[in-house]
Amino acid sequence: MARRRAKKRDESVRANQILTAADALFGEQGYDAISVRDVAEAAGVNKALVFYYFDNKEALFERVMARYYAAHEQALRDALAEDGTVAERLHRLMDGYVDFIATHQNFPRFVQQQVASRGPALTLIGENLAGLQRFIEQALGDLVPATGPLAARQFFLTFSASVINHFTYAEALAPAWGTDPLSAEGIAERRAHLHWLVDALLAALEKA
Amino acid sequence: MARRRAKKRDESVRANQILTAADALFGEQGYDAISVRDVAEAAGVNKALVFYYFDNKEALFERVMARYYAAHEQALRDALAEDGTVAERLHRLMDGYVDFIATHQNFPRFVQQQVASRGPALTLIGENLAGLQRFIEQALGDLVPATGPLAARQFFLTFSASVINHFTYAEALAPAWGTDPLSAEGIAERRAHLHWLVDALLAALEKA
DNA sequence: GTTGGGTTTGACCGAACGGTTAACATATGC
DNA sequence: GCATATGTTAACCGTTCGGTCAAACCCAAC
Repeated sequence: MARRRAKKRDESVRANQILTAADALFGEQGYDAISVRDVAEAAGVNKALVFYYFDNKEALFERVMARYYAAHEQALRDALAEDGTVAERLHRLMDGYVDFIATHQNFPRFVQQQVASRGPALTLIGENLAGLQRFIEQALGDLVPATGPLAARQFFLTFSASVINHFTYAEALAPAWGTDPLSAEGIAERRAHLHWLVDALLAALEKA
Repeated sequence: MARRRAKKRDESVRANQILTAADALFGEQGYDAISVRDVAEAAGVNKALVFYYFDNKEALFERVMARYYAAHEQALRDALAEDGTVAERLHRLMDGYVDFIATHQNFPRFVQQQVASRGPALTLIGENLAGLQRFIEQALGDLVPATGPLAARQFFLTFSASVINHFTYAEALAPAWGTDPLSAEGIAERRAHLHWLVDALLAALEKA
């Protein structure tokens, strides 16, 4: 009974209203550009209620991020669950990453915001990236050396950047491209490019 | 004489003190996280003087960005001036881009900040990216189709992301990597990876 | 029908924000 | 040496910020 009440506070309708509003606003304009008043107003809730459910603005933001990390890790784990050839595993990994980001487009925005402005979530992001890197290292196996320009970490950076920036730079690129990079066709084209990229790099690796 | 005085205001020692301080602070913590007071204090100048030399905070930021764009365009133009094989041209372009960003590390931070938070400089950045894309299209020539997953714009995004994110994510990656990505060795390793990347992709393109 | 605990609110707080102003300093031209 | 334009300052302005608080509200349990 006591436990049920304690849980209630976390899962309450209000708390989720606030989290959803905060997610949308922070994602759109950035943490610093959004006030707690903005969040409360968008959530249709009194400002004091935000502080009733969350310790402060920063804790609210961390809770917004936390929702993504659980889903993020699960998505990647699923993508690498079954085995197969290196190419198959990497294709699945890229697909899983694209899918995850495509359905959670605010997530990479948060990451870039934090990284570019040295936000408080930077260490958390670092740990998350390290985990992601381990997936790539695992998938590449002993196909690449431990250090140097062909090290797994270099491929990780190239791959993750190629996925993430498609979404984060989409709005800036849209005018130059004819089509919208975030449309279904735009994402499909990018996905096909990423698959080709993986195959091309694997071919080059095997030749050496 | 009148012109000399008008120019003086732009090139004054004070104005440059303020611009340099604003550059460092905005780059470190982001536009919204820095107050005009912070800038004035770091520049060793009275806050009102900032408004004497610049219309407002946003205009100050735009002037900080403007200093980069001139240098940026020149650096790329130089990198593509001489001709040669496609591989040579792309290597030079990558080197030029890496060099420019390595010596102006705040620049990609500004870009990511603006892009991730839909800042006012977004359209300016879009035009800049479009120009950069044209360089890649020019270098790739008729090696790639006009549309689809192997279109020049896809390669542009992959290349630029692979360069930019090395610098913007360096701080988050440093713990997972043994070395510091921003050290001379770290940058050299990335540069070597990028060269290998270009060669691998060109080899795959020519095979098709 | 009243008590009591979780929930919600409006009113309030000090601090910091971007920006202004009027006075003061300094150099320049005559 | 005086007038004039430029450079610099401290003090101040209204507004918004993150955060607090006591009172009101709601509703289930007795």
